[in-house]
Amino acid sequence: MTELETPFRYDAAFADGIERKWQAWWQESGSFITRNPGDAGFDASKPKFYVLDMFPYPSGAGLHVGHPVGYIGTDIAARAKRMQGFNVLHPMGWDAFGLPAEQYAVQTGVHPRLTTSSAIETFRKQLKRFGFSYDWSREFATIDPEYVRFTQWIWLQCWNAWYDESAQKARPMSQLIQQFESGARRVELPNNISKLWSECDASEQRQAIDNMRLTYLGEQLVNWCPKLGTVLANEEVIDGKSERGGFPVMRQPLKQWMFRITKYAQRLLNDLQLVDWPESTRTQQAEWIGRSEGAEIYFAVHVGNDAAVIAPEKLGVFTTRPDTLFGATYMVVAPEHALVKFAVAHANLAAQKELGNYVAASRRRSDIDRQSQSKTKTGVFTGLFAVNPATGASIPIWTADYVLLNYGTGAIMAVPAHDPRDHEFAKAFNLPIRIVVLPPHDAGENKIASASHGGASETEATYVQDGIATASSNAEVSLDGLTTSAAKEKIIAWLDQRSIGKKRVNYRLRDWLFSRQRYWGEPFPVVFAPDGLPYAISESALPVRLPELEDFKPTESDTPRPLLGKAVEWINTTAGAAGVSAADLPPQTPVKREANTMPNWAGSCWYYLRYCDPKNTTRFVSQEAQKYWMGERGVDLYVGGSEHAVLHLLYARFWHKVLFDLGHVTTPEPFAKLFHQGMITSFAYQRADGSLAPADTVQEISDGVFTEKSTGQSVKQVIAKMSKSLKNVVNPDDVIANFGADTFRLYEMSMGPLEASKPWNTRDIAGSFRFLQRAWRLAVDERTGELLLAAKCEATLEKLLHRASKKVGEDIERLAFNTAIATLIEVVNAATRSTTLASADEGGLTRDQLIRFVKLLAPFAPHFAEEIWHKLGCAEALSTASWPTVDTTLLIDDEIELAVQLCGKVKTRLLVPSTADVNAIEKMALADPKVIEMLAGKTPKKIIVVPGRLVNIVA
RNA sequence: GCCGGUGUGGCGGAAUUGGCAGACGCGAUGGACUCAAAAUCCAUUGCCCCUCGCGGGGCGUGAAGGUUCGAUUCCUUUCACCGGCACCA
Repeated sequence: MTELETPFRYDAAFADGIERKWQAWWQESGSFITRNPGDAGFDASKPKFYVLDMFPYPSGAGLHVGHPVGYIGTDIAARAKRMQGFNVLHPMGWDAFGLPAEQYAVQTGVHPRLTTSSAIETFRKQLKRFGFSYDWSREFATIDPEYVRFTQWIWLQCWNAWYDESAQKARPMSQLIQQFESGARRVELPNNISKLWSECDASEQRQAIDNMRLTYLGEQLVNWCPKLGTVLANEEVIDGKSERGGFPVMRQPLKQWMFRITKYAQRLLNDLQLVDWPESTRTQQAEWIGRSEGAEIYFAVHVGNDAAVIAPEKLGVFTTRPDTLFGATYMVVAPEHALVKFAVAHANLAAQKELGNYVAASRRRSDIDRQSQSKTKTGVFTGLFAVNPATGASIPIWTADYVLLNYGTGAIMAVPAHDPRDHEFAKAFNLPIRIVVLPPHDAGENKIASASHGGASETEATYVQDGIATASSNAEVSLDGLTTSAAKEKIIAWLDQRSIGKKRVNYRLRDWLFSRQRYWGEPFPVVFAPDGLPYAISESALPVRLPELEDFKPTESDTPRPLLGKAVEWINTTAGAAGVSAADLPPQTPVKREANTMPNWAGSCWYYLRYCDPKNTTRFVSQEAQKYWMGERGVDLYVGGSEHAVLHLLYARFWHKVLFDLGHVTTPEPFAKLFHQGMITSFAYQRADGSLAPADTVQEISDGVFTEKSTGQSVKQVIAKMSKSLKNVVNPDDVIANFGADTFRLYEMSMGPLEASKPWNTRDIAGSFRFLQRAWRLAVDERTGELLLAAKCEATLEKLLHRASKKVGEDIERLAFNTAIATLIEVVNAATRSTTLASADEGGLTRDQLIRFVKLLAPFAPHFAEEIWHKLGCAEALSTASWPTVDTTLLIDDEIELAVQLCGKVKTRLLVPSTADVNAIEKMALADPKVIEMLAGKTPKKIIVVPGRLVNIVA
């Protein structure tokens, strides 16, 4: 038939027509506008379902085919839940602060605001073309002044809060001041000075409070990237290079805003048990937090052989193996450790020079150098000695950069016999090695005796596992013969009793560095008075807006300088103009604004809360809206990439917990269920030498055999990331133009499991397109556009449709969209076959069946479904229709086919009534002629009947 | 190095709790329709062997073992690939 004869054929142009029609209709009729409690039309009787995508950072390049994978998944869940009677919150917005727009501004001078808003336009337009059922009325961007206002407000909440160790939660600062004023808590000042509040002067009181805030100014060795002109978080530095751009990163001391996230380490770890998250993500977070149990031990320090010159403070170390204390033959401190300064002060000129050089070199060294030399240990003897409290021996103290300042105490006791790094260092510098743990099977009497004599012998390999302590006794305590865990306990008790050590839990998690020297981020709501102290800007003066800049070039320098330093007039203001409360500073006080800005993470830490109540101008979210949408456990389904397993998800959990402690949110965790969609990869073609050939230079000469066009050399099809150079990047706009959005949605969802990474194969899209075309022809006459409905209900089809209802519902619940779609295809194929096999007006789906089919299809191909739904005479939106119910009686067959196995191999099949019990099935199986033939007179030893599945006869 | 994951036809994948391996799609082959082609519909399609054919047999889920009446699924060893962490004491 020609096109003229089939004007209602479901082709790309037709799909485009209906898709745009229904998208416009949904928008006009507000189909997906979600009502909050208290709104007119809100139905309080329905349960809530909050399904959220990780919002995108809109880049100038627009969407790529990987973006929609998660969005289609959440849209299917949202649409199904709506039909299943839930109030569904399904929002979308923009993570709009960030480095790319700023870098573009550096190159072109175009203000990041313009770049960002045009990228948002593009993204919004592209996303709308997919027909996602977002409530667009809740859309916002993190750069919106109203949003920035509350991001700053949350920061002020942290400023005005402290962590109460005894209650294990954050509390408002006013409560700390109360404790101080009442004398219930003393003020702890440096050098172990403790005073009553009333004994402190104003500056001491101020210091006492500042030291307790959840956000504080800390002088940190920061990761300064001279090229980007900014400081980066540890998490943003990979192999000594910036995560973005791959520029070298150096370590510099700098005063930066920090969050006391370490106070939450244990809770962030514990509460991973509350959430339904992928195991790998929970493991990654747990490892990032890195809890380890051990002891802190203090060593007295003296200079050289002169025991008269004693260091003022003991040297504290953290160890997970206090049981090896007797084997500690030397100490190592980080080059930045305070003790090194003490050593320099007491060293002779030559030693001073050597130490100074080493410290300077390791400070200059970027992490990348440390990486490349990770196998070779370097270090310098400090001239100091420590007294091993267990053995009484004086052991040398070295400094080396394999000890990190910001883990534990920045110092270690080295046990070269039982730690590979210490061992390597000891070998390099010829330091003594003393064995104090034996493997359990070697720990016979003789071995212990000999080891305790020759305990200082050198070993080639280190024994790091648990074992039996040996050569570990002094006049007061003996660990000999104890297992590692018992030895740990005993030595800690001994140390504790003598006040030279105690049990300690340590975390790898560091406090969160929150300052960036960028322009395109949220300004901090804080100013500095002439005395250098920070003062918060009052809530009523928020948001603090960014000043306009014309030149966005970062100041490339070896010393950190914030970009906003260029806005001289903005920086220099008065307390009153900046909005500092007159109670804190007189309004005329000249102040400097904080020139650093917040990192990109700030906006993504709480956007899921803002969606609950995005237009609120008085609060970041109303208590009522937050309570309703977050419910008992938070967002019901959160879908996004696994690249956010640690950073975003840990930071957001931290902010949420602070807000929880302060009573602003009611769930301990933000995201109940998390799901990571897989990456969309592409095919690439590998030559014999391992290099990759661009996709457009390769042809398929026969099934699975590919050659390079120019050379004829055969190449192997492999899976690779999409990249411009391999010519295998797919633009979603092109795919939609050729097949329509419904086909795109179906294709991406049928490629495989949502969580798996899967290669895009344009050739396969035809399958999804043909499915919709076949479904269309099944329901609609291509010539007239009239519905084609069967008069009679065919029993087998009806049964199949019921099973499909059950299966599709279950599959959507577990996000197994690929198998749900396969089930829908089976229905259409069976119905199509029934029409071609039957005579003209028989076969196919009845009106009632078509209604149910369209409902099942609606979450996947919503425009297609809506079109047929309205052809069926339904005036309301399909999204308001109820999900088909499953008639369980139709799920049961009268007769079931069982496989009959002989010794586990399928030999034949057997039809049995579904009501037959195990005995009856056994009898029927044995009476089967085929079985009699196979048994050939032998008596079966054993017969296993699995009802509904199979019979296994063991002869 | 440590932690986590994956491995099934020519390709993407299915098998949800130890129970008929290969659902569904792509590709391929044959047929119907057509002057022809496209589209569509029908059929076949894991590999190997025997058979003119009907039909029958064997092998098969990265590899090697094990547990079990029965293993893609559980256990041990091992290989390959992917992701994360990486001098954290």
